[in-house]
Amino acid sequence: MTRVVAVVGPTAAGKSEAGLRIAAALGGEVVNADSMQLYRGMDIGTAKLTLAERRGVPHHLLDVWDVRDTASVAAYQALARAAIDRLDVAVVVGGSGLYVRGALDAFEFPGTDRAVRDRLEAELAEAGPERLHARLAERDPAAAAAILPTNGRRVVRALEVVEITGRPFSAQPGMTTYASVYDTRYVGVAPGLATLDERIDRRVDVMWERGFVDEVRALERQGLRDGVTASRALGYQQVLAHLAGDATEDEARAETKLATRRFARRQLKWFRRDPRIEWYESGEAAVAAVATTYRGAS
RNA sequence: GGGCAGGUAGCUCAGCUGGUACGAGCGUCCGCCUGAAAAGCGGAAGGUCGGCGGUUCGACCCCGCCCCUGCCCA
Repeated sequence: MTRVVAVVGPTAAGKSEAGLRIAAALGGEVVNADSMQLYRGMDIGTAKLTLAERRGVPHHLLDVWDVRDTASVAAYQALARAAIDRLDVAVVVGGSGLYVRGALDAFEFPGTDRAVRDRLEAELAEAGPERLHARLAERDPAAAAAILPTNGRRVVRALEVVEITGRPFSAQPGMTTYASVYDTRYVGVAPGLATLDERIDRRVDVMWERGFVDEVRALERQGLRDGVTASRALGYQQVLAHLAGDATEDEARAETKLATRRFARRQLKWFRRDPRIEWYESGEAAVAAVATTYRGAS
């Protein structure tokens, strides 16, 4: 079985560099678990390591989706498992909590049906979430109880699953069951909030220096605005608004910093609940801990 | 020196010519999350309403003085 080291944590904590060094130390390869780095062309804004920065360590699952594609955890799960299974040591690096779990944990995603989904989404847009929630309450009371009536998106998905599987959405194993399908070690990188906020601000400024606005402009020509997922990515969303004349460039930059801080806190909350994660204040500390342990072990 | 506008939650502001601050957005903190997850949804904590004095049974909203900010005139 593949041995896995998962490097998780909030954005701008230093995961990519840490993952790279861990992979180098263990003779493994990196598998991306960042939902936005899966998009081709979204480089500067996602702080994707350049080829040179990867220093010869192979990286998998970067640049696999077109910006017009809608992201999908289930699709990612299949790709990730295939990539991991081919390796002896996989270093799974990313801050997309659900993606990490999809890749490594015993998650099974019920299918999806474009027609059903489209119909439900049309109904949501037209009638609002309450009506759909009421219907969910009849077909799957447990799911309805767990999903707030105002959360249209989740209500739609629950109804979709009930419709196409004929079984309740709530029959899924709980999110609180933590069991990896691999021999996995979970390493979290999380500097203190003050430090993290500084790193975020700096990262956003560097993005701008590197030509982020031009990157978004180029992607806009490639259909970024039509991408349901990619167009909402941090930074990209704000710059698109600026390019549309809804904000100044400075406002877009400031808003990107703010939104990124917000996101980092949400990531922290997500990962905090996972009892398997060993936390480190910095990427260096995480690298040191992992390298030492494995050197001693082998 | 004079005139005008304004000083209400950490920030930006709303607030029936007076009756317990009804606040909103943002931030902060906390929570949820199984095919959009850098997305989506929810909860909580924050205010001596610039200061002092007065009018009134009662003032954030009325009066006086003072302080601060911005603009205009000198």
